[in-house]
Amino acid sequence: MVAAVSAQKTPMQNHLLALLPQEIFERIATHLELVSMPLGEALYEPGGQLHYAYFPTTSIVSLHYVMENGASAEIAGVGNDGVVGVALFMGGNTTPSQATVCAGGYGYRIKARLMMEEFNRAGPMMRLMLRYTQALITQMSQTAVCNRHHSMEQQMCRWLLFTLDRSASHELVMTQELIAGMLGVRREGITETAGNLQRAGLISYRRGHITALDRPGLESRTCECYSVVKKEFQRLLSDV
Amino acid sequence: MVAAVSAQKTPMQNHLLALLPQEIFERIATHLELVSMPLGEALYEPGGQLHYAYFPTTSIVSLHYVMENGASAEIAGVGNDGVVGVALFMGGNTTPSQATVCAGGYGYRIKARLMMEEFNRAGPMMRLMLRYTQALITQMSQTAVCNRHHSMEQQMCRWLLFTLDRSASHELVMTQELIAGMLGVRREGITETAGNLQRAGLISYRRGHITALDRPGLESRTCECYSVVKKEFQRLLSDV
DNA sequence: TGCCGTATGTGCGATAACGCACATAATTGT
DNA sequence: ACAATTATGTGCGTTATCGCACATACGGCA
Repeated sequence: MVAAVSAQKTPMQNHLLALLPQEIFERIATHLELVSMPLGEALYEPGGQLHYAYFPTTSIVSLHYVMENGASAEIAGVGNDGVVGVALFMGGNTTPSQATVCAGGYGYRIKARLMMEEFNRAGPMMRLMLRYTQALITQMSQTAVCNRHHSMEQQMCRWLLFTLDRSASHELVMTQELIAGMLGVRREGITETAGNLQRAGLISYRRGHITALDRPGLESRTCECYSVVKKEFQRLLSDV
Repeated sequence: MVAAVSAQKTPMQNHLLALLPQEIFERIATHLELVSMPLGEALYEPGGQLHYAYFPTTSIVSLHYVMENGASAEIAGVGNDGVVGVALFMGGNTTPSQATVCAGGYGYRIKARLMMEEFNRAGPMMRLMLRYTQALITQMSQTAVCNRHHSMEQQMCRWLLFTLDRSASHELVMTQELIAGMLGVRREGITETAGNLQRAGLISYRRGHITALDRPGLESRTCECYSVVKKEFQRLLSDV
């Protein structure tokens, strides 16, 4: 049984890898290493060199910035729809932000040098990575706008929806404390908002778990930011 | 006299163009068209196709998102240190955000097709544009973080400092209303904050003009976001 | 089964920024 | 010189979120 589950794991679970032309996918696949990505693992630290690019399959990674006073805020999330480490091929090879796993799971990684070799062919891999980076830019932009103008409830709904999109099930294994850290708000604020959403029948939760009961309801309570980003990902990253 | 000033205009005033190897600069220069970029001009609308890439010299451009309800927020600014229209070479050729001139001046533009031709050589131009895009990503990220955690005064100081950096003089031609729009806050809030900064001797202003009197003072009142972004621009975009 | 660390619930007062309604002052154009 | 327009100043009640101090309750593990 364990072996059977294990056999289901494939790099194709990552949408970006799945979009590569077969020839390139096969060339790359040899170098893709399946890795477990447990909750809390740091994929890179601020200012640290990137040794790998990561393609999450069942895990979700948060790109965030930690301030001098310890407060933090998420800049963007990356799941099976993306790749962690765009600074690798954009140049500079590091960023002031950091990447940590916020939902444990699996993913594939490839050595920085091998990734660069394929990128530098200036073919489909490069074009795909650049389009993804453009989608990431939209996500970051919308995070900035959302942080400025929208309520905590709207932001929490947005965050839940994105995280659910990157998740196989309707249940997220996630504490309120962690969500608060991502959104850069107080834990108590999340407790209150989650209570409201549960009373409204949109979610249900127990210690460390959140289950979505009514996705359309969540969508109606979030801001336009969710659909703006979602549509942009579809536009930029549908195969053609 | 007018002719003499006009003769001083050169694409080299844009730091990115100045970083290009001479051979490429010369190839490009033929296609660079000097354009006046008056306050308020829209370089592109959300969802609209990009027909040119713009390299500001004395103008400053704001990338911002306008929400359904009309509220807006700046995502990043671009001056003589950058280029407007990265979506051109990243793929997709449009964005949900828009670009408008927030400080009138001049710049050079190049037709999208010609820009792509040079980019697609996958040489120094491509590498420079990607490094710039990485710097832009840092700026956007930090905007998101700053919007979340920092006070209006910190944010206004940050904005003034960036704008001064992209400006030849210590005086900005700029209304408080415009600054409020950039930061996505109330105009009255800017009036109050500007009053505080003036009383503290850091700036002085009159109807439509702001003069910086004490840069170190402004730097001491802003948040870490200013220096994080500034250092990242230096790291990524100093010639080597 | 019971204990203990961790997660969640709740109730304050404090505060920064908001929304609105104006008053005043500086330019522009005639 | 004057009116019209645009920019800035000010006051005041409202609100969302914060910061802190706890109370409570779940659930893994001895």
